[in-house]
Amino acid sequence: MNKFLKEFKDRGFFYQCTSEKELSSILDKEKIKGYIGFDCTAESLHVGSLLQIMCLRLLQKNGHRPIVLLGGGTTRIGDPSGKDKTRKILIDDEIERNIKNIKNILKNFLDNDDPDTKPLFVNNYSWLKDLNYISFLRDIGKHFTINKMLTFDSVKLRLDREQSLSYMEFNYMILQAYDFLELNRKENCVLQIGGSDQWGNIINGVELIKRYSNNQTFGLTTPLITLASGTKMGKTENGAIWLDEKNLSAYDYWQFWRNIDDRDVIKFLKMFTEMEIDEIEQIKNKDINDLKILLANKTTEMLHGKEMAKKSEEAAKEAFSGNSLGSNLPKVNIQFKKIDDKINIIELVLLSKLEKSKSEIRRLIKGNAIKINDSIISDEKFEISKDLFKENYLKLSLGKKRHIKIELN
RNA sequence: GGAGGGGUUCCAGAGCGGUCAAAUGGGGCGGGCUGUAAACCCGUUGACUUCGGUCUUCGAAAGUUCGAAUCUUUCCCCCUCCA
Repeated sequence: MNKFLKEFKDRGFFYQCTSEKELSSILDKEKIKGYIGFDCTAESLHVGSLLQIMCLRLLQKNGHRPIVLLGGGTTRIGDPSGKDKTRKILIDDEIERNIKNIKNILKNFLDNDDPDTKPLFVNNYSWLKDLNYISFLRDIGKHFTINKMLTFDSVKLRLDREQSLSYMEFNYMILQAYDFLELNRKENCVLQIGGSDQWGNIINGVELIKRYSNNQTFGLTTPLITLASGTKMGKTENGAIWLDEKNLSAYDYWQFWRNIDDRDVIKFLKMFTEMEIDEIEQIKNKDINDLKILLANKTTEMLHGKEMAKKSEEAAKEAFSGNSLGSNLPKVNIQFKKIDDKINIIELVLLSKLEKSKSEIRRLIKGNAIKINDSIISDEKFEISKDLFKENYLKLSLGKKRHIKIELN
């Protein structure tokens, strides 16, 4: 089997493939271009997209060239796959801004220097925006049958669940198929990779290209990653695990990986780090907590760099192992004058931005969840005076996992 | 356009004139146990509070009533069937 494909499988990226044997032999013979499309509904990407990013990196590693398709056009339509409801329609400015951000995030993950493998960024709005309806229907639309389209999960699920599906969204799959055709024509792109929910959209593209120009192309899908606990990767209740510093600090990113379910650790080491498979196999019986730290370090390094990973690890050590102040903890500055002589505990937590509801803070106090310098605060009227700040610092903890350092200046 | 069914707190889903800030389940949060895991147990889950209460919520607006998520009217949205 082809080297790329083998590693793709060994790492657990593989779910489904069209004509695997042919793909394997083509990958052996030549360097190809493969593309992944990214939705631009949000201003950033979260870990839910990380597997796709790892696919792009794997392409690069094997000398192939990734094409990153930013769905500036299709985002204006909205992919019905896996969605219960029609998405809200974004305004153009928002989409443009999202595209810019997402592009930067992806650049951060990919090698942009090697001229043979550096990613090619395209925006499908550039070809979708000027499509002529009549000629599109005649050239492209004739290759699709409604009968078949109705059988695709993205459509079927909606109909079965008695949720409305607009004609606009119904066209999404055709547009995505057309994207592939366009990339095949212009860039000789022969492979599309996507999550398993994209399977229908992808084979539509493969088939369209076959009918339209008789070229053979390939589709490859990755499994939907669920956590062992059964929830979908990427979203937690206190927000998504974003892939940029602005939306999620390196420390919190590190914490996310540190807190992965035991059962997922080895799987994620294979998927989300670039450690050799053999190496992972060798260490897999080591202490589970050490492995989690390893996972957190490797993943954080890739996104935020070695230094930030190290700092996060140290901060975690300090936060969880005891009473040191934790010089690497996330820091919040508070103006000297805000705290005249003393400040109420609730006000302090409010200023820290860790919680924004006073009722919630009161509840936390009642539940013994709030600590100052590691001692529990049980009175909501507690006043913090300046002498609780040691060398201008004070450690504030909410529950077991949220710790910050408050600096007075 | 016609007939019917619906819109309830993060989600699902009860309530159908007062005892409703709204059952129950899920999720979240906090505590306990542990290993910053899982499982389990307990608490909590609109906002503000001088902890007595106060204020804002049941698609939107207006009305009936001492009193409305619950009744009436209009409007908006969704679903099913017919055209």
